[in-house]
Amino acid sequence: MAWNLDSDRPIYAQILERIEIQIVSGVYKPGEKIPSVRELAAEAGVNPNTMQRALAELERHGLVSTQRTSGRVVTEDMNMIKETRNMLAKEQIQEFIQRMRELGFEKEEILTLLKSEAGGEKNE
Amino acid sequence: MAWNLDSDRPIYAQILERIEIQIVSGVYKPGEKIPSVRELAAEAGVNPNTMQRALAELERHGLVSTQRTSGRVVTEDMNMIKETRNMLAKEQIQEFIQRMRELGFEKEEILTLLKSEAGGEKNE
DNA sequence: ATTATTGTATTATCTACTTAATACAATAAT
DNA sequence: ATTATTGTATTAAGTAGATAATACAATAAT
Repeated sequence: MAWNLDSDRPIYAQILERIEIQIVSGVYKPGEKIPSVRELAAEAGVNPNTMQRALAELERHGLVSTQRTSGRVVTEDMNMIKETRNMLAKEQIQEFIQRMRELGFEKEEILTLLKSEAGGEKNE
Repeated sequence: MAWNLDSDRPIYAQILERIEIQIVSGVYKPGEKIPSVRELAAEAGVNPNTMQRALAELERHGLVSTQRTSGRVVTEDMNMIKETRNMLAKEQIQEFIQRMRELGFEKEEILTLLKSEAGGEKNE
């Protein structure tokens, strides 16, 4: 799977966000071990230091923990995972509405546009 | 009005986007003169070089043009303005749907969430 | 004619991010 | 016991963005 990293924002931040999404959407399950720093760095095509930074931050968020030499595992706190998912969704919704308002669109208009656009794309 | 610049993305890019939005949403009208580089830089609290870069890029997009010493004016091509607005809106919609899908939300769910969130905030 | 304002260019410095190349301690695997 | 893998730390170098301090040419305003 492509990592789709761009140069608009710091790479470590994009990686952090991506793995966070993979956890809350179930790609990495509660209690599951995630690949090593070196492995993920190779997969993403970034320097191990950059991946280490992203994972260390992710750990600060509480979604993963580390056992020194055995690697990192996803938290088993399913409630935290669920809450994180809801929080991320809420952020997306708020930001989307605000940006559309800045462009001069009203509530109903936004809903109408969404309805007509939501059916068009599947996976590309 | 606050410029709300953060350190997540390059400042010049945020400024570029902001002024673009101001043009397509009618804050700056077709043919209207926009403030000088130094003026805008002071207002935004950034270095004139940074503002110059943002405006030069904006000019590349075609939304403003410059007459050497009299300053910059917004294009009078209302069609271009309208099309830019639609393009920006479409981008927002596509990105929003994609991100919500990555979080594991389905079409109907997204619409439902939007409906319940869209009434909650006005201007804060 | 003089002055002020315009966009623009230049050079230097600072900071954050990224890569590179190692190294080390802890421990799981053998 | 030895080896390989783990997260982690360190030092150096490169790059992009932002600021600072000027400077200049063109022209609108006086």
